[in-house]
This record gives sequence, C-alpha cells and structure tokens, in this order.
Amino acid sequence: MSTSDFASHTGSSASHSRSPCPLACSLDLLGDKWTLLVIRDLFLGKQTYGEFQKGPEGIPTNMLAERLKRLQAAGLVSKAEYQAKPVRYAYSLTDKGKDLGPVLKALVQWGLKHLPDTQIPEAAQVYLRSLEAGE
Amino acid sequence: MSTSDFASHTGSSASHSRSPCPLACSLDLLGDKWTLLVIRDLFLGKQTYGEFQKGPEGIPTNMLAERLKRLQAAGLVSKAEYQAKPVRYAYSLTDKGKDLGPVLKALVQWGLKHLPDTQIPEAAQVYLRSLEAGE
DNA sequence: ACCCACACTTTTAATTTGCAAGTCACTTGC
DNA sequence: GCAAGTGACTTGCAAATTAAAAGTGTGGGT
Repeated sequence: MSTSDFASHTGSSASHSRSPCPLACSLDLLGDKWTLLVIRDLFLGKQTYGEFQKGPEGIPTNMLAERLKRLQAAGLVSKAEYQAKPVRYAYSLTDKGKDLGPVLKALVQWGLKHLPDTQIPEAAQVYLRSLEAGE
Repeated sequence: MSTSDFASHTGSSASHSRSPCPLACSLDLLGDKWTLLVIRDLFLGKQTYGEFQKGPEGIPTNMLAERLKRLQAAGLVSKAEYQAKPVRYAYSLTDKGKDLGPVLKALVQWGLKHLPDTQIPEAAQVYLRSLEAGE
C-alpha cells in the first residue's frame, strides 16, 4: 500500500498537500501576498475586476485573474454576470469567504499595533467596523 | 479626487513597500506558506532548528534559516545560546511575536470549519488552549 | 580515528511573480 | 461606419523566489 511512512508529504488522497494541520491547509490557500488583499477588497465592497486592479498595491493582472479563479474554485468567492450586452461580472464573497473576517481583523490589528506608519484609509473605516460587528 | 489619493506608492519613504495598509504590511512580513508555520511551532514550544525541521510539513532548510533570520530582524523571534560547548541555540517568541496568537487562532478556526480532513494533533491541543486563554 | 548530530550555508533546478503587450466583445464619438 | 475606448481577461518572457540536495564546521560518543 505504501512504500514509506506517513510522515512524508503526499498522503492517501490529494486533499491536503502538506499536512492535516488546519493552519497549514489554510495557508496553502491563503498564504501569499495577494490573496487576502483581494478578500479585503471584497469586504470593502469592490466588485469588478477593474476595481481590484486599481487598488493602492497595484496587483498584476495575471495574479488577480489567477487568485479570483482559485478563490472561486475553493468556494470563497462567486462570480455573477450582472450585465449581458457588454458582458460584465461582479465578484462577491460567499459565506465561506465572509468567515475570513476574523482573520483579516487579527492581521489588521496586529499591523496597526506593531508596524509603524500603517493606517486604515478613511474610506475603509466602514469595513473595519463591519468586521467588528461580526457581519 | 478618488477615494484613495495615495493610490500609487508615491515613495515618501522606504518604510512600506506596497501601501500603508496594515493588512498589506502584515502580509509583506507574514504572507507566505512557511512563516506562520514557524510561528505556530514556536507557540507549540519548539525551540531548536532541528525541531522545526522535523515538523510534518518538512520545511526546506534554507527556507527555515531565512525565515528565522527575517523574524529575528523584525523582532518577532529571539535567539539565545543555551549551551556553549557544542553551541546550541533556542528560539523563542518575543511579545510582538506572541501577539500573533489571534491571527493563528483565526486561521486555525477557519480551517477547522471550512477545510475537510483538517485536524489539530492531540499533541497540539495544548497550544490551541493557550491561544484561547489569550496567553 | 571514525561516524554522528546539530545548525546552518551553498549550489542548482523548478516554480512563481511581475511586467508588458495582446485578445475579444462590445460602445461611444466623429 | 469606423477608429478609439472600456472592461475583463490571456499570453509571453525575464526576474525573483522556492525546493531539493549536497556541503561545511564544531564538537561528542565509542
């Protein structure tokens, strides 16, 4: 059945890539420099591809496309055609995606406390409040 | 003027690489697949280089060395020589590092809720409890 | 003396990122 | 009615990052 012990990666099924640890698995999906920024923008109410691109960090377009695809495949984000004539799409968070609120909140609060010169733009105060409220 | 007039990184100083957003800045330091796993292991009580390497995820040794260096430089981790004859080092979390408890907790809870087949090994139940307790 | 453990460093290959440019379906202005 | 523009991506590379492997140095055990 198996030629070696279970300690090495690649378990019986392809479900978890590195280990069954919920932290490791979360990081397999979210652990990079862009994914959670896209989630943040969704919390902020951004909906279209163009809106994400115009963010202050300037995400490369191919990164954005791939992240949106990954997040859809993982069921955190849904894509809906809101207009057909010139076809336009609106992205939004599913409940699974909205459950990341506490993760964003924790990272934001850590950053505000420990990283100098970081601040939440006025335009985004609303979203922090929605995180506090546990939306 | 649009909602974010500091949209493009105007480069007032070299302090933040991408934007003044606390989330973006936190991710500049922590946003990858390994850094938070090292932090997790520190919460779990691991202290030596070898203990980190033996984790279930099998972090490459050069990644581990670099992450430990980065985390020390950022003041999240401290390194102490606990034995001189054959020189041995013990790594531990600073207060700044321990403040990541809520971040780990949020990611772990999200993973347990939404990612199938994830579980916290018995040996680590203790650490989750310490996160709950707000150590 | 020889082999082994710890704590890394170096080398080299594979993968991912970042940037620029291109595509496709329309829509608008002239 | 046709060039120019907009939104939403895709494609092609160069550059940077990551992963896997092997090597280094100190000292201990037998």
